[in-house]
Amino acid sequence: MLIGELAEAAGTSTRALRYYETHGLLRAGRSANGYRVYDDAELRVVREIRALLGIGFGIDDIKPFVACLRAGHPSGDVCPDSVAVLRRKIAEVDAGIDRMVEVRDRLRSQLTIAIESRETSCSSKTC
Amino acid sequence: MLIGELAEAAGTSTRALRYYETHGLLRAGRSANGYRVYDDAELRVVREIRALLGIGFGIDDIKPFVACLRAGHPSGDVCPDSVAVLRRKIAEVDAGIDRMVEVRDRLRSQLTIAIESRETSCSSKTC
DNA sequence: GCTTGCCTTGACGTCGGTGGGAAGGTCTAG
DNA sequence: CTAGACCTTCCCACCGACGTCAAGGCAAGC
Repeated sequence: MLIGELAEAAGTSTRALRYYETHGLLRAGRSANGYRVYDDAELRVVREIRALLGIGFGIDDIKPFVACLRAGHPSGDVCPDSVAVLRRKIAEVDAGIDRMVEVRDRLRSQLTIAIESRETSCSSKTC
Repeated sequence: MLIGELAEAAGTSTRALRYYETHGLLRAGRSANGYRVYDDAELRVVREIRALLGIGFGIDDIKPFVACLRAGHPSGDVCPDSVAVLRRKIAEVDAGIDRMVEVRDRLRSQLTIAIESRETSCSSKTC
């Protein structure tokens, strides 16, 4: 499988695949003319990478999952390192949610105050 | 007031103040030697900018609030444009929260599955 | 041989809010 | 006179996951 074929099969770009390779996520052999040649199993790897990226994982977070797949496990989630990353990510997302809720509440109260002061101060003024 | 004084009073850097100016948020006169000279009212403006930046607003989002302050309102929130931005931001944050909650729940179920399959498949294997 | 379409590496642009530093002018105190 | 503490403009670096050329090699059909 060449890089263009893998890219299309995985629904991404050749640029992204080369990027993953330079960051140690993808592996490719080389044909006589220097083209990258991919094993069929790499399609799974690319799908795992993109799924995790889509959730908000960074490249380094994804490495344990890829390693887990390469170790022969049907899912990248089951290895201890992957589980550790999952736990950490859940905590991060929880913290992010807390921050955003706090911001939202602050914005809401600010909006309420703004509307109230408009009603009281603008009823007879140009506002 | 010179830029260093304003920076210290507002708890930020001169670098940031120049950045705000190039993006149309801050106004400064110039003294004979070319130094920026700030009106006392600019301190309020800088505080408004930094408060909104801290909440996650972008430079463009902040412009209506600054304009509102300059129009003489005691708060930057009360003008129609500011209120519109507030509403939009609240919606954005709400959407962000929804996405993160979804991600968190997906991660949680993935974690549960991973732990379960480890328990069943690793009890007698090297895992 | 020529075109078309793959592939290669390499390097720069993106977005936003700065940090850092260069190279230089200015003001004040000792 | 000089030191140092301001100020000025300008430009590079950063983070992350790529997009987008550029310049060129290789394969296949006509």
